[in-house]
Formats: sequence, structure tokens, C-alpha cells
Amino acid sequence: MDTIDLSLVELLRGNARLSYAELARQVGLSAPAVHERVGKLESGGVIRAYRAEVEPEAVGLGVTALIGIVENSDADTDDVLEAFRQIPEIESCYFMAGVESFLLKARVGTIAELEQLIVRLNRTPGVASTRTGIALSTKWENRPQPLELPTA
Amino acid sequence: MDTIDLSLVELLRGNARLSYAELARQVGLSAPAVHERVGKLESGGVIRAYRAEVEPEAVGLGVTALIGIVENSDADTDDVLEAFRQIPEIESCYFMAGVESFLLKARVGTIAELEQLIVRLNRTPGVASTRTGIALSTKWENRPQPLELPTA
DNA sequence: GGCTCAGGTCGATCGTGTCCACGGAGAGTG
DNA sequence: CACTCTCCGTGGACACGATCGACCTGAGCC
Repeated sequence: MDTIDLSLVELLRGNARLSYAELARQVGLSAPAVHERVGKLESGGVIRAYRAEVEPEAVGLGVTALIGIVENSDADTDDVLEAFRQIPEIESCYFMAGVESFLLKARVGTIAELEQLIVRLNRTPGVASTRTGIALSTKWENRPQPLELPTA
Repeated sequence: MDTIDLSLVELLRGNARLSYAELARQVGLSAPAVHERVGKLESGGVIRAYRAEVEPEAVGLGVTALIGIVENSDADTDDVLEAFRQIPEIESCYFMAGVESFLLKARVGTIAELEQLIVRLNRTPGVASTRTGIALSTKWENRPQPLELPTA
């Protein structure tokens, strides 16, 4: 994980569809060398996936909610987590410090669907209560931040 | 925005580096047709970007925090937003219903950096108070959910 | 020095991106 | 109904990119 790897990661965070040839030009190596480095970044788990970022409204997911979850005192956290994993509307799931064990980001098409989702969450074994905040608008999301060398 | 477009979006959400030829095979069109459709999805704002998804720990961003912001009664929301935009650590910014006007997702390398970030946020004109929750672990993030046709 | 290995370059081959001319289906019109 | 226009697709052509194998070079180690 040297400077060149970091540049590659940064370039691919900005545009995942850059060709190896283009990446090679940007970092000053040959295309095969870049190909091999990127392959190692992928198999080493640094690069997890390449995803198209989509305008949620355009695909019928106009309602974004952030939901805090309080667990029962006797809840099995792994079971709760597994139940959440089955719910496709939950796009992100953070295990938090604090009273609320989880914070979920969910996206649905309508408020009615959000209501159903909240009901489903409250019925989930191990969940004591939920607290839902609605995002009126998403100013930005998953903006890649400039990377710094580990300053070894 | 028909079924084929939706399939393309879904395929690219799963893997943004699929070739046009491969996409064409999956949806049963020719490569040039797919090329044109994807181009329209991009210029029409449905596809906003292609990004490599990176393991945050691997690039020195091991600390994730979710921060609620309460504004002063006399705050100018646009100014506050602009101030947030200047802070690279803020990866996502939602404008929320409720007492807390904003919810931010921030990522930093260390708790010390998080402390600095919180201080900076509290000093930002228009910000009355902040409430920070630390994510102990990210179970998953930005998982693409299966799309449904607009059911016209 | 000479071995070995990691990681690079170069060249060749084959698949892909992308431009272009052409063609067929469906809507609107006399 | 026939004509035409438009949209959206196809197929061919060609340059470019991906990717493999052979070879090169410098660092570390006997």
C-alpha cells in the first residue's frame, strides 16, 4: 500500500469506470502493472466493489429515513442483526455506542411503505423501540474524501 | 425508463465495471444499444457516478461517527450547509425533520481527529449544538436494494 | 559475486468501445 | 390504406484497451 496504490484507489473512488490504460497514464506505470496492482487491491479487500451511484428518486426510492433501534435487555444482537439483513430497504446498518444499539439508513418509495417498515422493525424479536427521523433532502451522500498517506 | 433501463441500472449498481458487451448479453441487446441507453441514463441524471467502494480501515478512516446538528434560531441554513461542505470528513449530509436540522455521517482516522471535528462543528456559525454517536462497527453500508418497476 | 524474488516493461493477441450507415415498428396524417 | 417521420435498434469496421507471456532490473541474502 504505497503512494501509487493510494492514487489508484482515489482515482477509482472518483470514477470506477476508468480504463486500466487511463489509470496507467495517471500514475505513470504501464497498463499491466496497474492491472496487477488493482487486482491485488481487490483481492486484498481494500476495494470491495464497484457501484453505480443512482439518483434514488429516479428509481422510486424517494423517502429516506434514519432509524435508531433500542434492543430489549434480553435480546440476542446477532439475531436482531440477521433479521435486519433480511430487510432489503435497510441500505446501511451501523452498530452504535449508546442507548440505541443500531442506526439504520432505509430507503422506501412512499411514507406508507415507511410506516410498514417501522411496524416490521418494532415487531422484530429483540427490538424494544425505534426512533425514526425522516430526511427531507439528501444534500450529499458518500462523498469520497481525499486520502492521506499513513504517514509512516 | 423501461424494464431494460432498470436492469442496466441494477446491473451497474452491482458491478460498475461490467463491460458494455457483458451488459448487452445480460439484457439481450447489442452493445451499441446498451452504450446509448447507459449514456442517456448518465446524462439524464439517473446514474450520477461510478465509484469504487473501499474498506475504510484500509485507507486510514477507521472511525465513523453520526452527528446530529441543532441550529441557532437565527441561523442561515444555506450558510451552515456551505460550511459543512467545506469539511471533507463529512461524507454524507441529510437535512432532517425534527429538532436536529442536519444529520452528518463523518469518517476520520482517530478519536482525536473526531474531537477536532466536533469542536470545529460547534464553532461553525449557526450551529447551536451537536450530538455525536460513534459507530462501533459498520455492518453494511449502501447495500443496493432490488429495484421495482414504477408499476405504471 | 551470483541466486532469487518482486515487480516492472514490452510486444502480441484478442475482445471491446464506439462510430456509422442502414432497417423495421409504430404513430400521425391525407 | 399508404406514406412518412421518428425512434430505436442492428451489423460492420476499426482503433483502442485488456491481458498474457517473455524478458529485464534492482534489492536482499548466502
